[in-house]
Amino acid sequence: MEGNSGGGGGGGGGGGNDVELLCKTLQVEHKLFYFDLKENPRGRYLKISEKTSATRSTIIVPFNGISWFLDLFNYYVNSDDDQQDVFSKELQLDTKVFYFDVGENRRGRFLKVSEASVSRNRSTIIVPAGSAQDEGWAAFRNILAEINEASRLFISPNQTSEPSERLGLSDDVGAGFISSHSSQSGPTADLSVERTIDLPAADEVSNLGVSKVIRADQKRFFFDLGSNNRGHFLRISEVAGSDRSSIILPLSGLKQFHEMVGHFVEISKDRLEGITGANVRTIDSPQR
DNA sequence: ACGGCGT
Repeated sequence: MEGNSGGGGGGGGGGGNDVELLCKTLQVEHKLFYFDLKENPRGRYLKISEKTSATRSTIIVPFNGISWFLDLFNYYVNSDDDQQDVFSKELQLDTKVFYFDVGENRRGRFLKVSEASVSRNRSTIIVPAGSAQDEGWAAFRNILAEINEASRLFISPNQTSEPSERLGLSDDVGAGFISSHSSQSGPTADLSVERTIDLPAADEVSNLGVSKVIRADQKRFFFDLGSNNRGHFLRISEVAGSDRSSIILPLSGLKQFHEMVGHFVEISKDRLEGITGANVRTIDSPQR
């Protein structure tokens, strides 16, 4: 197995064991913003860094504050370009306070986001509004929205306080996969989906705790979300007997993959109806 | 290409 590939993955990073769940970059004018959704034993957080040729500034957003950031950026995106009626905002998260202020100089309008905490010096990022339609803010908002959505896909091994709720998300994924091309109310009639939550030991950093398996004929297919220093992927492993082979699907291709499978489900409907239940076994046979 | 903030 790949074992502890996490050791060499991101090159460490001074933070310690923090795992990168999601990384995005956004360029606005000449600034580069890095969004890193990370996780450590204390929980998840979003690190937003502003990078210019000479300057680097970072704020740390607690995980439960991402949606608030999204709301606030929406507020400034939707505000009128006349800045008279745009207000400063404060957002308290845990022990931190974030200040949102709109300013303007000869370079244009900008949104200043400052993080004030008890222990650290204040840190600030400044987001240009952009040329028109507040496109810089809107792009920033869109990244936040993507992160907010994507973060719901991942089960945090360290945030299992409400496991049933987390598992419900897995149900959404499984049901949607089938139901988008089938009107059957019971998508698991032919293939039963079993959830396995095997919390990996510290050595398998890439496994984020999302794992499912289906069985067809004598084969089992394991679906695992993972990530490495090149991003996020879905690993689909086919296991038959003692043989195992995998494909690694970058999440950027997941939707196309879904559509492609749906296409073949559609054109194979006749055959599927003919063999329903014959070649497909459920993984959890009733014990009788 | 910028550079805003505040010490």
